[in-house]
Amino acid sequence: MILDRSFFARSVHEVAPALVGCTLLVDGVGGTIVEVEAYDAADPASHGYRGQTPRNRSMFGPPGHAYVYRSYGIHWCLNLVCGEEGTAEAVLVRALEPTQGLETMATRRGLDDPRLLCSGPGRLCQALGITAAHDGLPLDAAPFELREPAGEAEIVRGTRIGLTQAADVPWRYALAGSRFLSRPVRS
DNA sequence: CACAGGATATACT
DNA sequence: GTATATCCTGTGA
Repeated sequence: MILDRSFFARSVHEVAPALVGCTLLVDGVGGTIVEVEAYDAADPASHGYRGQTPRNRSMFGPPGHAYVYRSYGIHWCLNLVCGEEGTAEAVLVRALEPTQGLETMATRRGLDDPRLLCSGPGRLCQALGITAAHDGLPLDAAPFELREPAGEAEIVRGTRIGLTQAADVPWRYALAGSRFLSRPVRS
């Protein structure tokens, strides 16, 4: 089942756990989502918290689209816009278990250890070739491909990574027991 | 484990 | 204008 806009047109706190276990591909390269974080409009750690800027414009656009931003001046990070248009809710995709296009990802990343290909938001963008060119693109059309998992995924909740604001809310969701997380889950 | 690397935004002078 | 913080990663101690 392909995830369409209606999947994302609800609270980010429903969408985030539902995304764990889904398959994410860009031009046929990618894998299973094993780690995400939720950000909503009332969240001081969210880019949308202080209103719209040129950088976070697509976070305020319609759900079911990508919001790609540059982090620490170096890395790209991929977010999936949720909620209703203008609510500025999004899921940060933090880690994948690589399953398709391993060779392409290894070339882009300059290494071939599968555990280091997509275990972190900046890493997975480099492995999938995600850049500002993907900002604002719909997730239900090429080059993106997003599919629901075959079975039920067992999910663990924890606190988010790298924050000083709202560091205590458990809005990080991960696939239980996955070896491909960016960091162990802390609750 | 420490720290450089350096875009974007905000909060000051 | 300058300073500080940030949804991070690679490298070298």
